[in-house]
Order: sequence, then C-alpha cells, then structure tokens
Amino acid sequence: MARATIFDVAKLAEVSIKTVSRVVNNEPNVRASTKERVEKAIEELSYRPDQAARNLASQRSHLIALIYDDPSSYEIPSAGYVIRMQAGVLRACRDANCELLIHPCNYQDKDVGSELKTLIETARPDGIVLAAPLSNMPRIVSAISSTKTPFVRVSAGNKNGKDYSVSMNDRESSAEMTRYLASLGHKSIAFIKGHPKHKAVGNRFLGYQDGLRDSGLKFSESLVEAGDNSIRSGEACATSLLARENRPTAIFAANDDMAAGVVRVADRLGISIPDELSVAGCDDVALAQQIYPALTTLRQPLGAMAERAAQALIEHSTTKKALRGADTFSATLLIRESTGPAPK
Amino acid sequence: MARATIFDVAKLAEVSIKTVSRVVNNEPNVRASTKERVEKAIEELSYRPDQAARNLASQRSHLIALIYDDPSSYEIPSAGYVIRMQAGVLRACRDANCELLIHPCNYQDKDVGSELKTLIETARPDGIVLAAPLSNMPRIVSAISSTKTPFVRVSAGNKNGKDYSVSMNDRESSAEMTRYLASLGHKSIAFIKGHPKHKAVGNRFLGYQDGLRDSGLKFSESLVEAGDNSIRSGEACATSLLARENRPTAIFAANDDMAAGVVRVADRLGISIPDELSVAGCDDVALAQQIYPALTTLRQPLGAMAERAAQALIEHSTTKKALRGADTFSATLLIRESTGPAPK
DNA sequence: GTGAAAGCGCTAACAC
DNA sequence: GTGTTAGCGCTTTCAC
Repeated sequence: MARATIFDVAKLAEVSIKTVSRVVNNEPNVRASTKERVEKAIEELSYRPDQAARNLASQRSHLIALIYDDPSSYEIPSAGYVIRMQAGVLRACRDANCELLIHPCNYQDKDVGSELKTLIETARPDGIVLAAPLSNMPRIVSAISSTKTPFVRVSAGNKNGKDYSVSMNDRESSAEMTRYLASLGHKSIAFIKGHPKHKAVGNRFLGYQDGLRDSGLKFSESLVEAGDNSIRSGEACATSLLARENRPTAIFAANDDMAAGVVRVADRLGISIPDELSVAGCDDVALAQQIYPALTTLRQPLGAMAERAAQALIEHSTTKKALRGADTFSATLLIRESTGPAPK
Repeated sequence: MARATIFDVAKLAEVSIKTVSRVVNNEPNVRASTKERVEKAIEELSYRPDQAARNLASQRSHLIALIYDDPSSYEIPSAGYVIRMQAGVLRACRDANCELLIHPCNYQDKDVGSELKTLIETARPDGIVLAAPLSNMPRIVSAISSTKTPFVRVSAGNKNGKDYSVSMNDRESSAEMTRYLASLGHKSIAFIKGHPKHKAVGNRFLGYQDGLRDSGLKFSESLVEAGDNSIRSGEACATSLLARENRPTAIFAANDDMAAGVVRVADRLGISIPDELSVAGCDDVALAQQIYPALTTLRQPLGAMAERAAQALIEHSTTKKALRGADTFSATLLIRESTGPAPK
C-alpha cells in the first residue's frame, strides 16, 4: 500500500489539508480537540510529510551545508575536528528537521571558488557553516558571499562587520595556559606558532605574549618557532628548540598536532616529559589523549560553536533577522600528564 | 532577478520544456543542433535545475544515507574511519548528483531501531550504506530492512544471501600479516582479539591462525587475549601478555587502537620496539602513523569500499537491478617502524 | 525527435 | 479556527 499523503490524513480526520499542515508544523490556530483528531489520524496512517514536496512548496531546502578543509587529503588527518563540528551541526539540524550537507574541499585547488559556487547554486542550502581555516581565506569567503547564501564563519580569527562568526577566545585562553605554565615555575617557555593562514591560531601567539607579561616573564623572539599546524612541523620546531644550549623547560604549541610532534622528538632525544620538559597543546584533538604522556591542552568547544552557528542559520532562514556580529566561546584548560613543575 | 526555471530556458531556446529536461538529464532523442541551442540558453541564463522540484516529480530523494556508530560518543574516537567512508560515498555521489546524508548513531541506545526507521521514513534516502560494526547487528539490520529501503552492509563479516555487502578480505590479509611476522623470525606471536560484535575483526583471528599454520607455527590459546577494540583494552591485554615469563616477541592486534595500547604499555615497561618486541595492527587509522614508533598495519581500502557500496545503491535506484552478493577488497600490508627481526 | 498536459505532495495567501 | 485555491519547478506519460 502506498504511503499516506496529507489528503489521506485530512480525509480520515475530517478536516482540510491546511489544518493537517498546521498540526504537522506546530502552527497556532488549531483547536486542541481538532489537533488531537489529526494526530490520531497521522498515527494511524503512520503519515510522514514528504520532504521534497515541502521543500518545493516552501522554497527552502532545509539543508545546512558544512564546508571544511578535507582532512582525508592530509598526510596527517585532523578527522576529529571535523567529526565534532559535524556532531554540533547535526544537533542543531535535528531540532529543526533540517539535513546536513557536508562538503570537504581542498583549499589548495585552483578552483575551489567555483566548485563551491556550483555546489551552493545546485544544492541551495538555507545556510552555510564555514570551518577554519577556510573561514579566513578571502578567496573562499568571497566566493560564498557572492552566492548571497547566509553563512557563518567558525574560528574566523578576524571579525568583520559584514557577517556573523563564532569563535573561541583564543587569545584569553592561550594567556591562561601560559600563566599556568609560569605558575609551575617555568621561566623559559617557548611557543610554536601555527599556520599563518589560520588567524585563530595566530591569536594564540598574542595570548602567549599576554600570559608571559601577566606572569612577569619577558618575551623573546628566540623562544618562538613557526610551524604549519602539522605534526611534522612540530617535530622540526622542537628539534631546533631542544638542540639549544639553554633549552626551554616548557613548550606551548599553537595546536595539538604540533605538540605531539614535540613529544615525539623529546622521546627520541631521551628528554623526559614532564620531568625535564613540559609540553602543552591546544584543541584537544583525539590524539592529545592517545599519545603518551597525554597532552595538557585547551579544549575548544567546537561542537557547541558549530551548533550555535547552525542554529543561527536556521533561525535566520525563518525569521530573516540579520546575521551579524560574533559569538565567543570559552576554552577549557585540560591538565593532563605532559606538564609539571619546572626542573629545579 | 529571480533564478531561471526550465520555462525560461525553453522559451529562450525556442523548444518545449520537455526538450530542456531531456538535455539536462542526458536523455536520448534530441537532435544535436537542438541540444546545442538548449545548452547555450542554459549557459546564458545560468540555469540550475531545482533539486526539490526534481525530487518531488521523480519520487526519488537523490539522497544516500551513511549510517555509522557515532565516534564522538567514544572515549577514544575513531574519526578517521568515518571520514574515509564519507569521502568514498561522497565520490560516488558527486558523479550521480546525489547528496550524502550522514547519520551517526549510538548502537547502545535502547531505541536506535526506531530512530533509524524514523530517519529513513522521513528523509527517504534512495539507499543506505551501513558501516561496521552496525552492519553486523541483527537488531539494526532488521530495522533498516523493514523499511524496504535498499542498503549495503560494509565489513559485514557474515554474508547472507539476502543483501549486498562489501568487505575486506580480513582473513587472508591477517594471515599475510602473520606470515610476515613469522618470516621475521618470530616464533611466539601473540594475538589480541577485538570486539566480539565486530565480525570482520573476528575473521582476523581466523586469519592469524591460518598464518601460523602456513608458517609452521603452532597455535596456542595462551597467546591470545581478548580486547574490545579500544586503546585501553589493548593496554590491558598487553599488560597481561608482557608480564609473562616467556613473553611473546611479537603482538598482532586486531585493530590499530589496541596495537597503540600495546605500544604504550611497552613504552612504560621499557621494552624497546621493534628491537625487543614487534607490534602490528590493522586498519591504518591516522593514529597508526602518529604514534612512535609508527605502526606496521593493514590498510583497509575503506574509501573504495564505501564508494562501491554507494555506487551499487545509486545504480540500483535507477535500474532496479537486484542488490545481492558480496564484493571483497584486498588490504595492503604497510610495513612501518613497529616491526623488525625477532630478538636473537 | 518533439511537445502538451497532468501530476508529484506540500505551503502560502487569503477568504470565510 | 478553518478551508479553498493556486502554485512551487520539475518528470512522466502519451500523443504526434
């Protein structure tokens, strides 16, 4: 037997299809008793509204797109980052019966711009969640912007007045981590910078300097190395940092992957963590708990950020309220095994 | 200006909308010159067919659902597994302008069954890719089956005559790994079994026994420990295995996470890998390359498997050809740093 | 090889 | 509070 339509329900409940529609969409202006009758009919026929018909009639796709840099194209994937964002968006979608459209892409491709435009024009999502580091790339932001589809940037680093973004308080949190390290007695705290395109990660460097200042330590360029967010670059920076005569007693890396690289190098060099060297990362990716010693890090509330982003988009798609400004989420300092008191 | 519809194109090209439809869908019976005219009009108006209208008229959702166990609900996520499957399905979808609907779920929930049924009845995907270990759970398989929506099981472990599945040759590959270990001179090769619900992982245990036999080694229950696929269980098994008087010189774990647990324990005990102990895993998750020493493992062609699964579903949705049998993919033996010659 | 007409199952606008 | 009607933009069927 064919699937029930809104007409079948209307007939059985002895109301018009519009009333059924009202009940299904939780619209007001339905008498409680009528509503009950309709609901009984729906139950009886196990009626489910047809999404395609709904989308066509309402001129909305009920689709939220999540666009991110393709982790499977990396040497070292940061899959956990993506999974957590997906989970967040999914939470927001479920509550609004939207679907999630995922689109991993490679920002190094010459024509990501037109690829994204085609995607958007074809699928017509009601809104777009744009993850870092794509959220910081003018080429990409402007391609998306040109489609006029509402979008939210995640971890955008630089706010601008024209759109809405959600991010973590990178600077404040990094300052907190630095102060924590200083409170452990470390006087020589090195920092490994991240990918220059990733602005949010750039703010962590600023926070590191703030934290140093707060703790009465002075900043020195010689304690700073520049990585590119990959484990391998973390290894390279650590190799340089740890080969010095007066090597630092603590290293704070702008993300966990690089911190993991530091741990790996220290292990090879026979430098004991945390006895001789404290290491801290940022992000709390899965790897952070998986390595030994487990990494002290800052947990980014990625899921919550993505959820908020999607919620804002969904709300905008119904209310058309302007989508501007920025929301900030606080990171949590997770103290694990890789940090300890400075060697005497 | 509003978006162009099929009528606008038809008018501009001076044909009927049906002809435009034919061109757009690559249907036959259009004269080359007509086709060209239509294409020019499409280009000029930058026309994009409306997916919602298409779905409604064709009674297909053009959606492929990917259902998997939620990695973000784990203590230790296996996010890479999911990302690779997503990438595979996405490849198949792109070629057929389908969209991917992802649905992470928690198989421990009492009512996953009805959750999945609701999802399927609401979103009405044209087909479903069901990932392991869900693909082995009768409760879940039958819930999906009851919706009559075509589905493919990935790494199903046990074939049955009623559906289609794609999997890796777990048994043969594990035998190969075991023979490789034996060829290195190891005489005492231990095995850590995986989660009992995960049938594919069970086949690896069979392969281990085959490999032992092939190499003239005899199987001993005392060299087998049972884990549950988690890092922590790998640590527990390793702790037991390595505390013995005559500890094994090689440990083969049914997945990488457990192998990583072994590495961690060996590290704590001061047992050098690979000099004193060889460790091998299975799956080639990201973690396998991230730990030190990098893990020798079997790379599961997950992306290809998922892609094939989705392709089969898409083909079925157009041709209605029966979806039965099983396709098998070969794993690749990846020799990295964690295995070496048996200690003299 | 091409076209006309009839839906697909819903929402929106407005009438009652 | 409730119903009527007209689309939404395509695909399908069938006629030519």
